[in-house]
Amino acid sequence: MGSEWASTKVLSRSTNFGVPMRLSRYFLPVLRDVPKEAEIVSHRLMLRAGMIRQQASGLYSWLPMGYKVLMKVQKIIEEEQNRSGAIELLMPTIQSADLWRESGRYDAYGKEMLRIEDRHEREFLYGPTNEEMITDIFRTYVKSYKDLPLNLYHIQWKFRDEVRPRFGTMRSREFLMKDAYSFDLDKDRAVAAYERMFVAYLRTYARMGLTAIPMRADTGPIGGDLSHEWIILADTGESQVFCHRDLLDKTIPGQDTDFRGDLKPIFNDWTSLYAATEDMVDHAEFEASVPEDKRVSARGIEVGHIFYFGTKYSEPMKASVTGNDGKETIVHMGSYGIGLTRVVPAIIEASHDENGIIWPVSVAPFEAVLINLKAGDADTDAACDKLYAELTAAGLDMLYDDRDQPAGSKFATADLVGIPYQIILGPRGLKSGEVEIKHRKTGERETLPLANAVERLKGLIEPQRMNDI
RNA sequence: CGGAGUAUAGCGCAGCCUGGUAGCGCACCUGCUUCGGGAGCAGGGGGUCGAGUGUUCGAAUCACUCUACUCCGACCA
Repeated sequence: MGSEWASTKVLSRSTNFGVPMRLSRYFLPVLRDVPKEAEIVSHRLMLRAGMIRQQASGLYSWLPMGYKVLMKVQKIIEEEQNRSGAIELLMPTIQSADLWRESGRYDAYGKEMLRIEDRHEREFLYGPTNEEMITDIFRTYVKSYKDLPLNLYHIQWKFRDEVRPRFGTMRSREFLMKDAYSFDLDKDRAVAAYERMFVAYLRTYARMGLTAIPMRADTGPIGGDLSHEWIILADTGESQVFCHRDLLDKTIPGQDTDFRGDLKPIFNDWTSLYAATEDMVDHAEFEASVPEDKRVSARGIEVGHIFYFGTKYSEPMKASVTGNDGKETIVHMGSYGIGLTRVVPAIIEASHDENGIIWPVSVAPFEAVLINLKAGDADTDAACDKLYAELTAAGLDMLYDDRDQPAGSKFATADLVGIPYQIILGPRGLKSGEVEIKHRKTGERETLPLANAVERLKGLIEPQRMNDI
């Protein structure tokens, strides 16, 4: 039973299980014209590359190409959350209003919360976040300090009725978020939990090909006194950020990091360099602590936010455990969010050119596309079919452009949707026994013997999967 | 929530001022020719012109009401 579920999950999340991904039979509605509503580059490219379709203001369908990227992002997040010791579960999208009355947020939250009634006129809401519900689960089952620390997370759709949704899925009303919640006996241990998540975040964004910088942040309505926003630099960012240049190329903690050990040195190392958003920046401090040639002032996009908020929810909701002294203690909590549906456009903002998206291999919808330059020609078809089978057998996540289209159209599609490598085979190359590999990122092309193509492509792609950084 | 706009085929647009057979490009279908950077020719299909009410012999076009969507600002993963 367990293995059955596990394999289902894998099937739906990444590989194609040998099923040929022929573009002629796939669902990839690319657009040549830019829909007029799309203002920023990631939104335009996501629409043009057939990744999303808007269904109403702030509500999007994820089409196959987009969904595949979203699931690859999800898989990386899950792997790094799990590595850090967090445990995945799944809570519903709809929550009872009563739960939110306990914390006092039912009245406090305002119109951003979508409130709904069922047929019995009971009050519900579409969850904008899950502190209340996870606290309810925790208090029901966890009674002893021996069960701490505990960090539970889920990846679920949220809804916040934003006044003004915009920028495609960057600021949508319905969005997919990973939210983790830590429970600890006291503040020191809660801070250690915060540091574990901090390191997990460093690794998570790096694996997605993003340089995300943790910046001290305002705790806002969630409350608490320790908080970082994770910001990637992009010209289209919504806020101005200020940081030390060395943060941009610091070494990421490796996979051998001991999450059961003391991570404070790593945390201190990263937070000792100045980094703050415009809401929090102290210009005098920025200039005093960062040498002039190391000062970065740029636009940034928030792709995550972590908080320590103490007993803000555990207190009113009575989430406590019995300590080894026999006394009941209110637990200290933190929450840790990553907006998956925002990360995807953020990656595009950070990585594109005038021809389209440039996906990092680790989140690319396909790692490479085989372009058959003369679909319908018997010899070329046979050679491409064979090569495609070999590439797939080598474990590469391949798309096969077998459409009967002019070459230029295929190149344009491949560039637009941003597949990292194009492997190009036509009658001309076939005659001389050669194929061409185009690197999407650099534009570089290399011609090599057909027989070497699989090994070469594997050699290019495998190190970039970032599975083992 | 304040301000400004837009709504005509899947997408991008013209037509509206001055009321009279609903058009163009891309996409789609058929055929032929092409095939290394978004092909060419020929033929074809697709529309309650956002909704409602009014004015008129006649409304995509004029008037009023409504709805949806977008942009700028304040707010947010």
